[in-house]
Amino acid sequence: MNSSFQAPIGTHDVLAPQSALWEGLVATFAQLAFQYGFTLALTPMFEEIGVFNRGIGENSDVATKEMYVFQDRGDRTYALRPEGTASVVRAFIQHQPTTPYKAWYVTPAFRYERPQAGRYRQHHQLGVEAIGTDDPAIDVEVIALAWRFYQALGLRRVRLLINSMGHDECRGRYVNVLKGHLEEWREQLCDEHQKTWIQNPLRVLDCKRESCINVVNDGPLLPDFLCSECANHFASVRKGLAVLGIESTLDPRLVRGFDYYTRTTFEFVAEALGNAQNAIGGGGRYDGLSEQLGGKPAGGIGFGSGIERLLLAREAEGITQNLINRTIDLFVVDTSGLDVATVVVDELRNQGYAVVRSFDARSMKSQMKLADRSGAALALLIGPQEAESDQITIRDLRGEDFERDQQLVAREDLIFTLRQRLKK
RNA sequence: GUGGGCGUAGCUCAGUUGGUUAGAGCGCCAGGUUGUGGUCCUGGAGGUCGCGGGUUCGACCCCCGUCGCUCACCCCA
Repeated sequence: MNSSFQAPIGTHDVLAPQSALWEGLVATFAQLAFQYGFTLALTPMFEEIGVFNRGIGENSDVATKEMYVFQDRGDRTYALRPEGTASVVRAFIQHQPTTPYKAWYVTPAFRYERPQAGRYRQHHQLGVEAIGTDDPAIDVEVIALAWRFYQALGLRRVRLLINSMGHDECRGRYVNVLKGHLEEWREQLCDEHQKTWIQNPLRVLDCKRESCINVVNDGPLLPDFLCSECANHFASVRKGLAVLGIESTLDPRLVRGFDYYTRTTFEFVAEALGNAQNAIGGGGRYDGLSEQLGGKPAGGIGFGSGIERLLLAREAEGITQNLINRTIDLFVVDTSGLDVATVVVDELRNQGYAVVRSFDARSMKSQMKLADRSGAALALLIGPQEAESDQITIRDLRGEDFERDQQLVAREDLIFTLRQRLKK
């Protein structure tokens, strides 16, 4: 153990029974995404580095210090994907599917940073992207999908924060005024932002230090700088959400970590997660991204959600309900040592049953223990006697009166009997 | 990148002022009826006490380093 390998820093193996939660979560999302008209997009886990840092911004933390960058043997510079959107947009540009192109994905994402609760070097995100339409109705659809997904997971204490960044011009005007304000009060900013406010003034907005918060609080607010078109768009989105009964809270200081966001931006916060890592999902519109990546102009919007954080949030809310059934139906106990068991197991699986057996010719007692622990409803016993007479003993593992509930059936009647007993 | 806490069996942890073969519970394996599970009883396997160095007659225990885990800051999912 001491000299053996272990998973790299900030990564985790997900094994049973935890992994069943993942299966359920992904299956739930896949079904929902399908219902909303999204199709699955599988894109590479690494891309030319420009795909990522052009969109998310050369100055962003993710691009400057958190990206996993490497050279391959052909001297190309690649990066492991730090987020989901850029790859899908790159694929959109490359293949030019008909618009609106609506895709969902589930993928690992990599960020080189010190791990802590709810933050890892490899985490997993699922999300959607809708590219090629500016209609605020699609914004509503994307946000609604996320909302319904959280509900399906059983989450009840989720808050939706929303804001609009406007398009380039609105944002530009705002940033100018904001810069002026920050310059005036720069001495009041926290140490960190006294140095960086010029490069990335928007970052100061979500600084959590009191000094910066005070400065920002008397500062200009983004929504006040929206042009009429952007303001209308934003109003439509909010109205659409309201019509669906989805409550959103305007957070004029909400600016997300990636530079590509325009107009609608939003974040879902799990209130049950008290710590700083309580954002379980977020996203927004990225109307300039396609062009930044060399494509034609195409507006788009998407959201991504962290699987690990969703599971943490569920745990924090005390939700234990399984999203998928992973209990097996039958355990075949074989002490005959003949091929009968192998054939029976195969037949049952072909019939659609989940069937497990033991190996290494263990004793009957030992196999019964395994059968019990397997969670199976019934054990099928095949010993020398059954093999000889072409019969099988069906034993109930869950009934209360387990001493007696045992039934000997002819092999040819097995499936028929199981159908009735398992009702499937 | 910075700071705090922690590293003893698969898991959760004991381990007395440094003293000889390092313990418990759970789990695992086997047996208690040579065809039968949940309880019970008995036995067993399993640890270079994270790693390296130092102090000492002697280190799981003290010191230094290192690696890892964890939590927090920053930022994000």
